[in-house]
Amino acid sequence: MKVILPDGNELALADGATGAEAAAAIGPGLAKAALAVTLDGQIQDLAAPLRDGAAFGVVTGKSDEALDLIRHDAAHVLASAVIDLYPGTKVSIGPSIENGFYYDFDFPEGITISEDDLPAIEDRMREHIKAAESFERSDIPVAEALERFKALGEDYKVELIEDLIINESVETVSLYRNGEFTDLCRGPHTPATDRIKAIALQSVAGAYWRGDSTRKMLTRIYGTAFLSQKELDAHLELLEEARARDHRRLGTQLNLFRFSEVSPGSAFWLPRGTQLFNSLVELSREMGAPRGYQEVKTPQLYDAELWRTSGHWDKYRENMFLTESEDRPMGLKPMNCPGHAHLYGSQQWSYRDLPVRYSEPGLLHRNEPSGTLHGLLRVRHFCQDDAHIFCTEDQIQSEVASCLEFAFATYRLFGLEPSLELSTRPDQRIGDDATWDRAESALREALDQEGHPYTVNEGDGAFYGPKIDLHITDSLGRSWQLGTVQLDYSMPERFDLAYTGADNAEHRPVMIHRALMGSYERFIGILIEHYAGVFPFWFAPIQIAVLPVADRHLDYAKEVAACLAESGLRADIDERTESVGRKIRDAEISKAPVMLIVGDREAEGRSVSVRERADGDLGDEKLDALVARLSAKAANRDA
RNA sequence: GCCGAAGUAGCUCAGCUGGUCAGAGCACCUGUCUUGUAAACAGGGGGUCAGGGGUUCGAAUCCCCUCUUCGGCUCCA
Repeated sequence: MKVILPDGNELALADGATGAEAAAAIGPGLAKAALAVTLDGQIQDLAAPLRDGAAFGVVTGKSDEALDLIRHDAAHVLASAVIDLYPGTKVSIGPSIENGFYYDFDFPEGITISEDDLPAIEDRMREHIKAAESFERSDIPVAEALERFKALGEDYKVELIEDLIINESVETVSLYRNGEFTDLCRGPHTPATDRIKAIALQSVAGAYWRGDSTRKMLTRIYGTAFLSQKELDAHLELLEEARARDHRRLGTQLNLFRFSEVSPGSAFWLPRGTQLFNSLVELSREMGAPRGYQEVKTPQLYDAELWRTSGHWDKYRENMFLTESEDRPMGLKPMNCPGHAHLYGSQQWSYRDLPVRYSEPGLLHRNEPSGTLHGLLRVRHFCQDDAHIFCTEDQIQSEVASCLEFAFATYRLFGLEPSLELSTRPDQRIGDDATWDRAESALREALDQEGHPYTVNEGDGAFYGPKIDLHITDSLGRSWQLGTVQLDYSMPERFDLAYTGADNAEHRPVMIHRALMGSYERFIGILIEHYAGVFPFWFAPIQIAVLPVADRHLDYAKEVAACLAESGLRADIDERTESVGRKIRDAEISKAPVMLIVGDREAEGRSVSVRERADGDLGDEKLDALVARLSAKAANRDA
């Protein structure tokens, strides 16, 4: 038989030859470096037989697949070590994931694992790695596998096999053994545990079996593995750096906001944070006006009747803050749409008026479960850059397209590159298929028109309509939804919204729900991490630090600051009697983009000595010229 | 909400197995210095050790409850 090498040449082999033999036939160095092979693009074990005529490749430490492979190996090694140290532990699943791997265990009654136990587990893993246990695959009939895992009391594996039988009609399953430990596993694996060159266990967490909160909570151990200690160290260092840009840490350091036990999940915005917040609200207004948005203001508190109409009373009450007044049950709004729908419905509309675009920086309260709160990224009180567009079905596509244009124009200002997701009709939904067809294709066409790549989440849409979400990752790579554009056929129905058409008949408008930044809180949290606290000039809460050389220069410093303020620039004077070096250092730490040192020379010549955070000492500049230059810089948000 | 961990001065943290354990650095205040591109020097004030209960001769330290936070899971209409 023969296989086709990546360079197109053929390699002749004995019938039934394995990947390992093929690699050896190419060269001893390659045979040694080989971790697995690819056959027609599919990765498989070195020990597995090859197929005649297939495209063949060798996976080595340099291949993209290598980390995935050894991390999956490492998950098995973790399970081996855990079973050694905690006999009676049941295993479930342990995949490789982005940046590492995990394994979910059900520890015996009375045993709890904490991060203090990880070093001992790691040590044990290293013994398994050092022992260079080979991964041996065996394919056995499902009946035999079931019997085997039942005998071992491995209930989770039994359930997995049963599901494989039901869902995929499998007749055999594959097992992998390393040392004493045998796991149900699809593979592939490297030849032996010593291919893992560096490991680190990172954290312990709870995770529901099969991600189902009604089922048992297992103990998940997270770790990572690399092909060299050096790469592992570099990765861990990167994580450390990422933690330094955590918005919660920077928010405190830069005096942007605080959190307090007196109002969990709600930020207390300090003046500098409020400045950021207001800048964004202003940005939304400035960009919204020419795009036809009209700002409205709606109440915080509504009679339960409104929530019954909107459907929130039935579906969302658990997450609402409720109260009552004179025996009327009331609820704080968790979203703006019912208010906007009500406002639309309180007026008379002609088709000539549509689309109507109501925007509102709406304050919302959602009683999120305590365990889900996360700095500014998941809060109980927040403000959305919200808007609702009431339009005809014909207008959907162009409205959605302009929402996307608006979103990308906004994101571009900050250098953010969101990933887009289109979520389509769920099983539980309202409306007929023809309507969903039109709605989904309107969204698709809008996406295509803007030319952005997107992924499709089949069945992940809201029950009332499909949606487009914009996601951004935080400093640690966790994905957060910022913007959303949702089509809503339900709310207009529930609120009995209408407009009069050209045919003089009543028609139902479609509602587009859109928030582009998502919430100002979350957006600021992401921006802090994106910039590591070093905001662009136009956005920085304090744009200019004025640093008088000595006390006698205070008057001139104030004059300078007044000139800047008059042009709408945000300057702060360091009035302390400290050395210039000290004032510069503190201004650097506060991340002020521009520093102006003023002393005798400057006061004399009505100039300033300019130092920019990014570029250092730039020398002398006349005050008038500086004000003009910086005003232009602030006005130009792209800079 | 669930699993695990943590909560000590404004911030970052040290206080191991209960007995000068209420500490350090930064910040703050006062004084001296009047400073020229990343930290002047000296002194000082500040904590019901998250809150509540318990064990003990004695608790920041051990136990229980509550709250909050952190890492995940579920959830995010």
